[in-house]
Amino acid sequence: MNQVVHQEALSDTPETSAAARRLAETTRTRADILDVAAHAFSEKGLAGARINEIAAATRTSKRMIYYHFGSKEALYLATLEQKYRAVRERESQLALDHMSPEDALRCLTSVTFDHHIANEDYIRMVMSENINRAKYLRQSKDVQALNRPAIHTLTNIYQRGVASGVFRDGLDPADIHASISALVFFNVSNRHTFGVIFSQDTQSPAYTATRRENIVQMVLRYVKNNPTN
Amino acid sequence: MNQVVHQEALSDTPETSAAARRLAETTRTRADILDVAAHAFSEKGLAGARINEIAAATRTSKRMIYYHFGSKEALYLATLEQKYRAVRERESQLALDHMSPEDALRCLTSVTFDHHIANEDYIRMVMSENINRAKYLRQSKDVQALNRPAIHTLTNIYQRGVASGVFRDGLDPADIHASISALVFFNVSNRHTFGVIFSQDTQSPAYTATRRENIVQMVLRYVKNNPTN
DNA sequence: CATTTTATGTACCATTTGGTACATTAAGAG
DNA sequence: CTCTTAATGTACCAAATGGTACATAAAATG
Repeated sequence: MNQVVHQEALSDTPETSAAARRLAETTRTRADILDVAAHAFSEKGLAGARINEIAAATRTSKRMIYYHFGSKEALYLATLEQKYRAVRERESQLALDHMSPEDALRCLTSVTFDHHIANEDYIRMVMSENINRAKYLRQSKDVQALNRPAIHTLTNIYQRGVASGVFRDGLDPADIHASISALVFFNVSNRHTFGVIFSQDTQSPAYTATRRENIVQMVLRYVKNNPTN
Repeated sequence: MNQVVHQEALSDTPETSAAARRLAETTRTRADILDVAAHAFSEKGLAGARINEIAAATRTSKRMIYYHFGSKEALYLATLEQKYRAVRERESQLALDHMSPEDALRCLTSVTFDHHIANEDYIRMVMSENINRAKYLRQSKDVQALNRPAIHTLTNIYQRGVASGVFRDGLDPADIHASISALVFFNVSNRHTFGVIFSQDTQSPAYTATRRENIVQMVLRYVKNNPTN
């Protein structure tokens, strides 16, 4: 009795109260399911992934997946949103304001390139979602807001460059963004078919380094007023 | 009797003999299945497409799909090869030798851009195959040979351009090809997610025209010695 | 004509799949 | 301490799915 009371008193701090511990546990369970599911959906797509397999890879059960998420599609949507959020959050931690416009653009492109390589799961989910014609992404409410900073950052760099005369005027930052995205996304998304078709190891450090540099060059030459070789 | 003999005599020409007609019919059946399957796989991927649905959309039966192709995966592979073949064949019909290197590159990029837009099925199958990590494309024997002309054409244009001084030296045609592919492929493959994220109609004529011109510009400025605005 | 091969319809099957009914435990609320 | 609510285990299910066994018609072959 005494002991029990003592334990209760000890654990009754805000962080470790029974309620808090329970909530934390539930959150952990949901996060666990989301992680496993994200990987499964990224690996095989919505149709290819199996709820049974996802459940087996979780530390909880299929029953709990349906308890927490309701359906396979809802689970898929949840993973999709989570991936977008995670990727965009990490992206917005770049400090480019102190750089010259040219260096900033070079850095942004290069980092975005590496960032895509490091997030294959995300890329595969975007591919999968395009095969779905964005059916599920469309249901997400805050995905537009999540992506606004990306355009904003680029607009900032571009306008500074135009003002200082290194960048040519009249370009659309959204279009530059589209081109950068295309170049770096494709480099990861299509590396398998590309590798087979051209018998190249599209994941070797050598290929990657060359490709990165060429993409940076391409972007810079597109934007700069007087590109010199 | 007489009539029967007469008919046989009439139809016994090389083109319309019973055997030829039968072969033609079989070929037509296989082609029908391939077309329906290609569309289904392009629409939903290997895992998402349903053999029963494919069969229902055919003028023959599920039984015949297995008779002719053996399995769902084999059917998928057959459609994959067919799409690659069809697309590459149409691509190699471009006559660019009589153009100046700059015009040829402009034309090649622009036509490739339009060609991708016109072949969404193909694009979707390539995406699907990249989600499969090229598991099936890898099994195709002549897919490399099919794609060699693409690089060859570009190499030709590039070397002529370097020789005449309009293109800068030291670039890798394979890399230029990768960039062109990335820009035009992404424009179709990711238009759904891109459209949702940036609230744009990525299929409108206006957007398409702008995007085409910007991509052409980007490629030309990357390759040319002295790009002027 | 006899026989073998190609082509096809019908009906069926084992397995897998997403999803649930039911019971139960544990914890918070009053 | 009772009652409600959140969480979870077990066992199960109807439907769908890829695939096949069997019979057979039609045509090619000899």
